Amino acid sequence: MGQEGVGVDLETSLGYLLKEASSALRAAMEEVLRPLGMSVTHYSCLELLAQRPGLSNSELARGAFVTRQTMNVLLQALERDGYVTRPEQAPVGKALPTRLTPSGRRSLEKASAAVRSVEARMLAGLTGPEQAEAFRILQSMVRSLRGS
Amino acid sequence: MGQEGVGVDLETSLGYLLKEASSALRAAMEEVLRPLGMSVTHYSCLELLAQRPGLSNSELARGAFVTRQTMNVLLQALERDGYVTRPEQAPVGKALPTRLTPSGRRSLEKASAAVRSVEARMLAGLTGPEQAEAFRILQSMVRSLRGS
DNA sequence: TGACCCATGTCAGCATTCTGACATAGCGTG
DNA sequence: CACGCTATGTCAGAATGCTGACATGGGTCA
Repeated sequence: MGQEGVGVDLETSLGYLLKEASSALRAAMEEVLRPLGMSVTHYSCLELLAQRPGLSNSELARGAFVTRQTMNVLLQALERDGYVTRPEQAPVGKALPTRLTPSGRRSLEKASAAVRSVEARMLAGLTGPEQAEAFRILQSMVRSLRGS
Repeated sequence: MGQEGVGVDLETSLGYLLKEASSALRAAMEEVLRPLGMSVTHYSCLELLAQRPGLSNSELARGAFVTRQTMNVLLQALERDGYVTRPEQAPVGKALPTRLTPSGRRSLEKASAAVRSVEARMLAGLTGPEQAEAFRILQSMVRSLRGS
């Protein structure tokens, strides 16, 4: 199982570990959201709208890290099911500001609590300063990756 | 844009930031792998095989964070294209140990260099101790999420 | 004003990944 | 030995997300 000195070395690669952590988080979220009949992307969209009402389809897509085509499909389903509303006509440009309906807000509440408990579990073994350090480091990684 | 005190608060959520970082890393990897005609999963599989020759389909799936069905589809394509080989019959049980062909090893070399450069860029703004701390923290997160 | 560029919403088709299901091999336990 | 339990490989179908393409709205600049 030795290292021939030329590979990326998965055992010590921060990139691999980052993917592993993200994958574990996603799996844990799916596990608690499934009983609520909600997917991660589904939840992400509602959470974004709760915190930033009036976001457009494209803005939601960027916030949930999917393409605007993918988010559009999701939004049409959410609109059909009565969780969100969009005006018929754009108040300015083509962007349609989206808002949660009371039903959507209600549906989000349970999901949000479930996701918060997952995040709490993830951070259980870490001190406050460690969490702050992690935040700073992850932000640096994002900035470096986007920069170029 | 205020916080009503009940949400997850995307601006300060480590979970959200983790997804953001992972998404940025994946995008950066796709960008450098695309010119080589290789996807991230594709690369992950070859890299795993380079470092741990003889891994089975299921083991590769776990290492690349996909289902064994997904990995099976990929392996069949890689085998058809001559990048990997699997014995006709399992030496023990049903597990088929997979190995890189010279062609697969050659194909991996460029990709591995490209991915290493992406990882280096990601870590550019971080000191050695910071990277070590990040490693420790991410491992703790994975352990906590898997534990329950 | 008109040409150009960029962002947006949306449709269609394709790729990737997942869930469900089945058969089989090894392993432990009664 | 016979029975369960688990892990594995594999096929089929469904869900999910992406790329490509097009039309439209708004801003910039000559």
